[in-house]
Amino acid sequence: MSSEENENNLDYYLSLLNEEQNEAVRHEGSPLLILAGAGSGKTRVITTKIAYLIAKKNINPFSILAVTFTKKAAKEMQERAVAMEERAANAQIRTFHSFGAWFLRQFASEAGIDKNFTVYDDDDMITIVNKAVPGLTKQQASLAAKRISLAKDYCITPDSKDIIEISNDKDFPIIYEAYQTRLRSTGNVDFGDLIMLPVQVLEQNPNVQKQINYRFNVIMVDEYQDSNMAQFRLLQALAGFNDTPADTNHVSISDITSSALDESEGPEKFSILRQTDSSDTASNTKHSQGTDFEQVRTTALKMPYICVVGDDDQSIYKFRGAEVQNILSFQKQFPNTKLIRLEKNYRSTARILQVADKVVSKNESRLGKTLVAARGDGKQPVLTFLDTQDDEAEFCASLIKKAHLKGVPYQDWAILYRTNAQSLGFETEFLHQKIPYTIVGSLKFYDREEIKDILAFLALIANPRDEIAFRRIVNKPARGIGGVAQDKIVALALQDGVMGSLIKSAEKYSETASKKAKEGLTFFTSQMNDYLQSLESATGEDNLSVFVEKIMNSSGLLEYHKTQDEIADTQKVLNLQELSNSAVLYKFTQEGLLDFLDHIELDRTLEKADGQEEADSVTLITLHNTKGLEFPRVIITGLEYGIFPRQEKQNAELEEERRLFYVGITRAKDELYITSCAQRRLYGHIQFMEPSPFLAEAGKDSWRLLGKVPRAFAYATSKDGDGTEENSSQPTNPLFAKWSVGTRIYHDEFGYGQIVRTETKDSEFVISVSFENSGIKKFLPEYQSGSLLIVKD
DNA sequence: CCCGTCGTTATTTTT
DNA sequence: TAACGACGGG
Repeated sequence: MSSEENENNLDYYLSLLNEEQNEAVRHEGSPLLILAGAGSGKTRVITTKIAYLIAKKNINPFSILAVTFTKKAAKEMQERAVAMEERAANAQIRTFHSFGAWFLRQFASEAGIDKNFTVYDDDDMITIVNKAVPGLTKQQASLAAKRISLAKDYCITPDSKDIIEISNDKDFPIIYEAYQTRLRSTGNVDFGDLIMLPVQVLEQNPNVQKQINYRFNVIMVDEYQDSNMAQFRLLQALAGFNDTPADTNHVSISDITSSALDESEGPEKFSILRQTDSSDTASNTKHSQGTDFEQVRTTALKMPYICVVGDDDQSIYKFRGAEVQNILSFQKQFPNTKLIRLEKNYRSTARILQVADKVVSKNESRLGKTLVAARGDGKQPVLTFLDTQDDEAEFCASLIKKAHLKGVPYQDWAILYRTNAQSLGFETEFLHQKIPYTIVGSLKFYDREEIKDILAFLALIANPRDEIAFRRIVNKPARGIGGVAQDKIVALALQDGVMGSLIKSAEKYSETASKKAKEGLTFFTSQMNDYLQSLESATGEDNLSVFVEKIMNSSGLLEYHKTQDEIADTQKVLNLQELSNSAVLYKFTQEGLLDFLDHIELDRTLEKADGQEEADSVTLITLHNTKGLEFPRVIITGLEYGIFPRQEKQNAELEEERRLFYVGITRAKDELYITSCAQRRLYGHIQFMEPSPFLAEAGKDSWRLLGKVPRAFAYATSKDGDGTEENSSQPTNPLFAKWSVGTRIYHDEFGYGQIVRTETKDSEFVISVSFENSGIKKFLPEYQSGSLLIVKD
């Protein structure tokens, strides 16, 4: 296609956009924040914008960087942009982490890592903590690993004073430091490093930053509300907005000569640079935030254009380090930001959106927007109250079955729940009723033992310093090389803090080892050397699955897992086969191997082989996993206080739960069903449940009600018809209220009374109520199913 | 080294 | 309740 055709072609795509979308696509000259409500066509806007910049604005596709959070989103974005404009294939459209990996492969030495690094996952992190700090219990190690991850999400190093924000345990910095040392000795990285190391490299190497700033003229970020601090800083550095400490003696003169300024001395140099810089790009002035920092742009040529897209109402990953603050304060961080709201929703019918809007509007910290339905009213969302979780599963099954008889395919349905454990009841019921289902996300393909084994072989071949991979496979299947021998081999390889080849070290050790260990090691090392050699001499004519097969067969692992399959009735061999299949796409070369490992580590969902279409089935999925998805019919289950929201959630965390509900609701295109049970088996006990306060927040009139309406719901929605109270971010469920002495109470059986005492006994909260006619009674409010109410004046 | 039993513990997890 | 990990006997 000629570029002229492309241009005409693009006019067609532009004509499909609504006014705001169009404005967002065409905007230029200052940072842009697009607040895109659920289903408002944000992907369309980003992709069209990429195509538009290339076709209409002559932007070199190589200079466009678009980052997303999931591989799936990146892939979709790329495909859709390329469909509009072929040259978009040359744009960098990646996940944050794959961008980090790409970056680190180029600047490995600056980052202090091996250029053949592989990425350690969370389990590997725990193993490293264990090795770095012996004597920790498994629990302590995994807690430490979790905190290290979180620290890295915030770019906090072991010696940072901010470390107490992560943990005030005085041992934590020591553990973190030891972990880092151990990790660095392997030459590999963890997930957090994929963001934090590029930030450090960029911030500490003006030359590198200059190079990168020069490379990327346009930077776009999708799902910006889920970015963490580290990602924010990466973005700043990429956009050239980052702060460099005033003590910038590492900034050499040559680094800033491109600014065409005189080489005057002292801090004024920077302020002049800053001034000149900002006057050159009038709209992109960076204001000075602190007294201790000077802003230095190392390239004074031109500011990259930055555009982020997100929805503060869909921020649901705080627990993993995501900072809603990033999107809430974007306009402050990037002055002169243009804000465009996309509020027209093309996905859901109006009645569904109304529920979503009512619920989320209870949140206080939000930028605020109101979704406008582009479609008709549609069906009234159905809220069903059931007795037990078994009834709930049965109800869902019968809904789906009835619809199926009328020709609605199973795949139109999704069952959403808060926790993975909730899937069990549905599985049992569906199995029983022969309803096909697919569970999304619970057991990750690449987390399976057999898969990790083969990947460990590949990782060790790629990087013979990979201690974790080495330990995983050196004695699998068992060949007499126990933990002690492994420690000695690692110690032997570790010279002056630098890890050498573990294979060489294993060879060396085998000379002095016992007979059994010697035999085992000889087998292992000769196999490894054979693999290394065949990789070295590989021409790239074969694909990587040839190599994977070779390893599986000759290492004894296939045999080992075959035996396991027979014993435990598992499908490990089948999974291995699948892994081998997925390697077909990669070349049998060193580069192909690294590529393969990167793709696997950075996308933990198995890529479906072509032609292997998903059968018609119901989707069972956690609410978190639904982001970005849509289904014609959605059932959100377990809307009970304690489950959703979880009991301990308050304030900001409660708001996040509410957003999660919002995300769930807005997945539905045509029909929305909500279920809530009066009792539920939890941890082996039957517990009586209250309806989720979120239900009342939507108002009684939003729902078509089925089943026994619990008193708490009726009460909460009776006040003013729709459960709305002025300036109330407080949940309306009485359970959320403060049970304090003096509060007036109404009880089904005992009538009116007043709280005379509150206490916590055996970690249960107990209240004593003096009733007008029945004397004093004690209650556990937590377990009162709607029979105990606070009387409001 | 493997397997059974007992005890412990129960969110969400794009990468 | 159930699932998983730790531990000890064969």
